[in-house]
Amino acid sequence: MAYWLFKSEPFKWSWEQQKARGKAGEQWDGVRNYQARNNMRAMQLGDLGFFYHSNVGLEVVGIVEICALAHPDSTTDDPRWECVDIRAVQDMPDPVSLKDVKANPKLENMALVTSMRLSVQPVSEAEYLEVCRMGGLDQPPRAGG
DNA sequence: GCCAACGTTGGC
DNA sequence: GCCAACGTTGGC
Repeated sequence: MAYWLFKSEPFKWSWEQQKARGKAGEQWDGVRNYQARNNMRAMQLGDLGFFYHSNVGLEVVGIVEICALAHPDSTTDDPRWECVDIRAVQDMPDPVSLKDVKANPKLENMALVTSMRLSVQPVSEAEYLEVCRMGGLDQPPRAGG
């Protein structure tokens, strides 16, 4: 079981829209980067991830769960590109900003800081727990239930 | 809106 | 297989 982070520009696909899809979830389509795709291929059902608003907001706003393994991306005919489905699990009570992440020495190696442009990133368990703590989640959901 | 970082493409 | 040109991402 593992943890991840998904970036989305809120004017393209926001946390509110993601939550509106409920348990059915939504495919995380449109990724055209090999590293991001490879991360999605490595995801398992029940893995959790952060939902991050890039460009506007610049904060972790919620937690999502992987609800479908990597499958062809329906927005392209190019067989190279795949995507998983994710569904909203819960809000971050206190959204954690990029600034806060950068200011926390425990998170200095987080991909959000070191691989700024990667849109689908791995998150270590320690990083996951620390960001949840900063976001006001004392009892964060754990991957795999 | 700017521009740095960085991934991809294509000529050689 | 190198590397310059180009396109995109995303913080500022």
